[in-house]
Amino acid sequence: MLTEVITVLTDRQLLIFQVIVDDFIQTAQPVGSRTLSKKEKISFSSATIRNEMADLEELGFIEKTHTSSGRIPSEKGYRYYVDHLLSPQKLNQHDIHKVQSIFAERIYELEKIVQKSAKILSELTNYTSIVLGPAVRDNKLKRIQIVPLNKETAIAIIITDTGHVENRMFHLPENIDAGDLEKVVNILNDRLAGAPLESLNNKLYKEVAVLLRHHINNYDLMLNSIADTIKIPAYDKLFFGGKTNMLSQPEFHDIEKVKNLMNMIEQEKGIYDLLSKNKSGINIKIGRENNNSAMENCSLITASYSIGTEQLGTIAILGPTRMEYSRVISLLNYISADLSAVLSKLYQNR
Amino acid sequence: MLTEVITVLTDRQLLIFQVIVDDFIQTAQPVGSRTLSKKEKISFSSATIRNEMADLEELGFIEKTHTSSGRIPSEKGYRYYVDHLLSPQKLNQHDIHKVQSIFAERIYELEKIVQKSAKILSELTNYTSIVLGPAVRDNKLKRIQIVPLNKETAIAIIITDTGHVENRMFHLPENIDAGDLEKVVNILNDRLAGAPLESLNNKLYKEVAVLLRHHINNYDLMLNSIADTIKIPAYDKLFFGGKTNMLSQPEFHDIEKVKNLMNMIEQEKGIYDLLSKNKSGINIKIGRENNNSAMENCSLITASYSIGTEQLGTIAILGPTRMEYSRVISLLNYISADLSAVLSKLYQNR
DNA sequence: TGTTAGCACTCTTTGTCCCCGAGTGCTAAT
DNA sequence: ATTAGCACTCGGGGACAAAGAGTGCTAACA
Repeated sequence: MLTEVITVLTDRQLLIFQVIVDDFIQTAQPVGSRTLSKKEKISFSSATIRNEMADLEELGFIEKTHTSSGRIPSEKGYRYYVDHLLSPQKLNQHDIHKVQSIFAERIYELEKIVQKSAKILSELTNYTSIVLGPAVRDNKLKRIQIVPLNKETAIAIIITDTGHVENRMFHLPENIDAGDLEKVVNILNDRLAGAPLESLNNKLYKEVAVLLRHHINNYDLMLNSIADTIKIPAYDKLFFGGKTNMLSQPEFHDIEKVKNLMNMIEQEKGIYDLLSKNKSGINIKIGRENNNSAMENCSLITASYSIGTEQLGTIAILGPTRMEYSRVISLLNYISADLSAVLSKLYQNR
Repeated sequence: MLTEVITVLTDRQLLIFQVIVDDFIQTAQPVGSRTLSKKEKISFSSATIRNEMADLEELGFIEKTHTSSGRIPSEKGYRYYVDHLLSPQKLNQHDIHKVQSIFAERIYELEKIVQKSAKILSELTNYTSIVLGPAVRDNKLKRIQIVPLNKETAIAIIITDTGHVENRMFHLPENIDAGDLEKVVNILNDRLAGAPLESLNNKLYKEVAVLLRHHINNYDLMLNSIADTIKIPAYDKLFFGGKTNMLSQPEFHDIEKVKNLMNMIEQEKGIYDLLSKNKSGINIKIGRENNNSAMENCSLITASYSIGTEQLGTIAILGPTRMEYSRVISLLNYISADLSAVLSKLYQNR
């Protein structure tokens, strides 16, 4: 495919195309031949440009909004731009400074760092940022605690090796006393500590059930309560920054579009689907490539952050298809590397 | 003030005013004399109505959008309508059914119930619902746990008598061993269990500090970490339902207004201010009564929920000033009563 | 004296026409 | 191969008119 495209596009077409995309990304206005001919980089007449543009349109890289309008990049055009024409951009001092500020304070909680990353990222880009929090799925159990609140209810608390805490209330079987409960907790910790959360449910029924039976009555009801508590959250947590930034983009002057997009963002399920199926490194999905009608005029750029080779979560920018791809990619690369570094340091010896 | 108004408005003016408000709430269109004269309840001619409307306008209850338009209620008008003309509306079977569904499953977690209430409320009204979660400020400490994650960090967990769990990571002093940590935890629980969260900080430094000194070295660093962990969250948690519902209201076809409102909602601080300064029972703030520029065209109706006489939190509806006050008030009353009942039952013996 | 029919007036909305500007495609000249 | 030139297209904005909804006021009526 790459060779095919290269044989088809001349250098001049490439140049014109690039200038069109760059200009449109900046101004959000269709770009005409006269505007182009005035650019510094371009030394030929508007008529020549018109000819070239007609060819570029025929190839599907640019479109008109109406018969006699200037051109705008098509989705295929953006795809080509992103794949072949993107020159990595250096971050300026101000950007670097702001990113560093995420890690300035000594913070121990992963969630706080992640939340702050989302905030900074949206402030720097004026787009919406989304961070998929660290997966707890393959965390290992550090400790289970059960704290009775009164005769009927107790609260179960799970702590993982990364310091993630989950808790849930449950109903206590009747006639269970503090001693019984302590026994249960001891058994649970003996048997389950160190095991990945994923395997807990299985182990609980296969290994722990037998032991519990020997020590307490009504163990089955109790067991179910605990199993329910232990269940891993279906989705990892999402963090957002600049949810309303999209409202400032000219392509979202139409309330209907805003409603669609906002609804998807609020429901989180859709966002989760968009984010979770990405490979490591930078991923770019343009417009309909996202397979989501609410994303019609949007692009999503994702990057993963990790500890060593273990992918922890995803950090993403949601913007209009007319997005500053180069800048956003640089930023994501930079932040995800920093994030990975800091987290690795924090959890090297977990 | 009440007497003043009663002497000024005739029965007929009252009737006309009420019909204007009711009609405008339904249609969002200015109401003219011809439209009014056709209403069943109204038996006099459009000319008479025009005269009365001129008086009502002079009194400040209604306004024109331009010289020859129909009338819409003014903020003062809504205030009068809400204070004097509201007839409590009975909920229909469908509404009651949906509200009941909040409590259908046996749920133990307060947060889940509250979250679900917000969701149902927004679905029933098509406005935005906001629930200020139960205040943890005056919860009492049930238990403190400290779980070391590795040599350097540990996680402190606080459980309150209502089952609320807070946790925070902190840095361990060097050379502290498991035995020391256990001693610390025992001292903390001995001294602090049962105390209101508010008083913990004080007690920690006044009573516990002395004890810690006898048992472990480096107690001061440890103490600060714990104090930091114990700190009560500045704001109680907010839950939302139907954040995007406002986008469907005709008064929010203007992107600028949407942006203002959404920004305020996202920042939470503003919302918190709006909600927290309300008395128990139903409160209604109309438009500029909210003292918040983003709320220009919005009204906020709040209700409190409680256990016994102790006010726990606030449940609210944010809608356009042109809101179905009667219906919303009935719903809020109904839900807040149910919520109070269920929570009282759940925490009667905490 | 309170009510109402009637009328002149106002203002918004909608549609039409027209013109301007920006841009295109094509042709012919360079 | 490039470009100047020209006819053509389309969207946007202003001017204008007509329609519709509503008002205020006056004069007549019960």
